[in-house]
Amino acid sequence: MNDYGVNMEKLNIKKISEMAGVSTTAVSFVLNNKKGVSEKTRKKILDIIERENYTPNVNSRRLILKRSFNIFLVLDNDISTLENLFYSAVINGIVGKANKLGYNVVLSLKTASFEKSPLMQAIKQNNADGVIFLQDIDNETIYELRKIKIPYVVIDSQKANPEYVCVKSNYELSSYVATKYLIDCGHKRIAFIGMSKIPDFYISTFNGYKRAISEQSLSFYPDWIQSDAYDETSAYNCMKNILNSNEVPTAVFCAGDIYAIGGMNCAYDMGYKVPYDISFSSVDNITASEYCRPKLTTIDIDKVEMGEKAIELLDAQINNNLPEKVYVIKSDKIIVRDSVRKLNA
Amino acid sequence: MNDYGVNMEKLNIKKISEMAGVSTTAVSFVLNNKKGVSEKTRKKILDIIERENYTPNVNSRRLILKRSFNIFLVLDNDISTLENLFYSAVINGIVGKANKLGYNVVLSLKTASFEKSPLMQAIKQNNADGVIFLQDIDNETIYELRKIKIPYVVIDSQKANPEYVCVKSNYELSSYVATKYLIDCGHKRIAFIGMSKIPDFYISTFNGYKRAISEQSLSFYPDWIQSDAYDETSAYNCMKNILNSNEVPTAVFCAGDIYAIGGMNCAYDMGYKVPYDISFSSVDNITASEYCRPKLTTIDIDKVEMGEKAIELLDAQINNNLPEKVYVIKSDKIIVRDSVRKLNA
DNA sequence: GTGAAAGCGCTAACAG
DNA sequence: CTGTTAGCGCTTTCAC
Repeated sequence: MNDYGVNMEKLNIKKISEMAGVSTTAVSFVLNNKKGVSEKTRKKILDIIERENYTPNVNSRRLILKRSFNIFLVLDNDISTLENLFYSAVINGIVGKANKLGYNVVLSLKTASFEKSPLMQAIKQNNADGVIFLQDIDNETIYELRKIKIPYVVIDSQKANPEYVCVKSNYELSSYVATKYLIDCGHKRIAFIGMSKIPDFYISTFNGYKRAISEQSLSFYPDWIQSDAYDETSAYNCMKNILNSNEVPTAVFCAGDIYAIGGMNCAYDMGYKVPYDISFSSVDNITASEYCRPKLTTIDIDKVEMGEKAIELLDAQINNNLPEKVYVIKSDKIIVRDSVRKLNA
Repeated sequence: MNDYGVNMEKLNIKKISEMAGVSTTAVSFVLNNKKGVSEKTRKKILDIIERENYTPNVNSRRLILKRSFNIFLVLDNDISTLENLFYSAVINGIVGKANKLGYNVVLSLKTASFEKSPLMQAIKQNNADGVIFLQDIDNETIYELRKIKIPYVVIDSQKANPEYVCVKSNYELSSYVATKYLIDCGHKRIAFIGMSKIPDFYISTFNGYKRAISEQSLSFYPDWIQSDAYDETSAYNCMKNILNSNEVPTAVFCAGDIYAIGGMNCAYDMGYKVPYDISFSSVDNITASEYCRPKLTTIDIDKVEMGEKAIELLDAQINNNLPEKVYVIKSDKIIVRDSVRKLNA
């Protein structure tokens, strides 16, 4: 009793084969693009499939093929990951590409115990062909994943030498370009706000900053290097430290847009005008970078590409092709907006 | 050749029944909590299931039950929906609750043609038990969904008289409370920024505003009622109109946080100090309302509850219980932050 | 090039 | 209360 097509009965491969006057094998071969069917028969079958608007039942395919066509996407349990505008865009890339390749992407929240998680359940039930993580995962998780031999890829890994397949952005380069832009605008006294919580991330962003600084033989005061940012509020405090130091810089490079937003808010609260008194550049180009005042000058990271590439790497693994281990997004495109003052103009 | 448990071979219901010395029926009954098994047998079977860490294969269940245990979550094709911090929190509620009830939630992007969409494919293949939409859907979609008799629920519907099962927030009430708060702080000249793109949303927010205003016999100038906001930039322009009018208000109520952010940015750019010169209150309490300066005083909407309730309503439909048609979130809790000046303090 | 038939792992009549 | 068995819709081996 459905109204899908002309028929009231649900179609299946048997009915299609009867309509075509062939065996189910022939229909199956056509469906799966296998050879062993004459061109004439193939055409006839294809026509009927088209006419009847028939789609094979995924669940029986899943059963016999022991494949789920599901990719699990693991989000951090706390709301923050999804709230992080950065990953929203990545997810769009993931879903678009996954669907194109015939996968469903199913959402999953990270739980305390990996073993008892819905994800683990799914894997055991052949209900996940692969999994995608946003951000690096801990050793216990890696261990479990290895044990059960499930393909996975990590997006936006910060590790210098990741032990898993992942797609990452070149934050050293981004940081270099963002800092260099400040220098090109005539700034010589440039502070740094970064996040040391993830050491490898800290190192690459700081190295990018340092490279630009030392290239021009500039220097910085210890108080200008702030490493305890991890959200807007903590970045705010970093900025406070900078502004309370003996030497106030004319510009600050921030390792993420959200830190720049925190920093600008602090400058604002302490009576500084941005960018007149102090300039900001950063890395990420999340939507919020256009909502703040002044609008942020930042490095764009192609988030959709990150998501799409991750699916490609995962698909390759699922199909037993060993993909490259680490795919690096270039990320050297600066989006010039209003947060940097040109001192040399 | 897997390492799941003690055995190298994959478990199935037959093996479990052999271990227990019973029939597969008994095991199946125990698995599905059906009666017809003696307490003793049940216990024995349960023990073995526990010991062997056995989980029944979902795909064969799906096949025979003609149920997918999948709920599709449809996101707007453009990046904006996921980027909208409001819905991020809703999604967390959805996934948590859905998993608790044994569903997977699979992500799906809205496509131009509903008929050819991955969602429609899934429905036809018995691969979706129900679907959840964020925001109202158009008549074509409603028509298609009705035709194929798939349960669905719409989250954050703005319609006054929705023709489908949905969960919505009481924006009239929220708007009233937010406006009333401005009045309680001594403001008498209060402007309004809203979005007329969705007429029913406009009406309820405007009505809430108007109710608070007229209760106190206050009045407003036509220029103070701006209805063309739909994002940060358009709200910015609305605010410009207000500030360029002959009479500048002391406060503005905005029908969404993002409009308040646009409005505050405009005030800032035009040399007004918020909240000293002009105050803002709004509705939504998205994360960004804490990142902007000053931090927004706004009405909290329980987004996680929205998501959870939607799943409950959907689950009820799937199980052939007719749920209430419209579930309304109350949303009258004001979060007082820094965007409103107390004139009477 | 084509068809018959044996499962994949489970549920649920039905018979005992 | 328990066991036997016929499918669910598909893929794929094997025989023709």
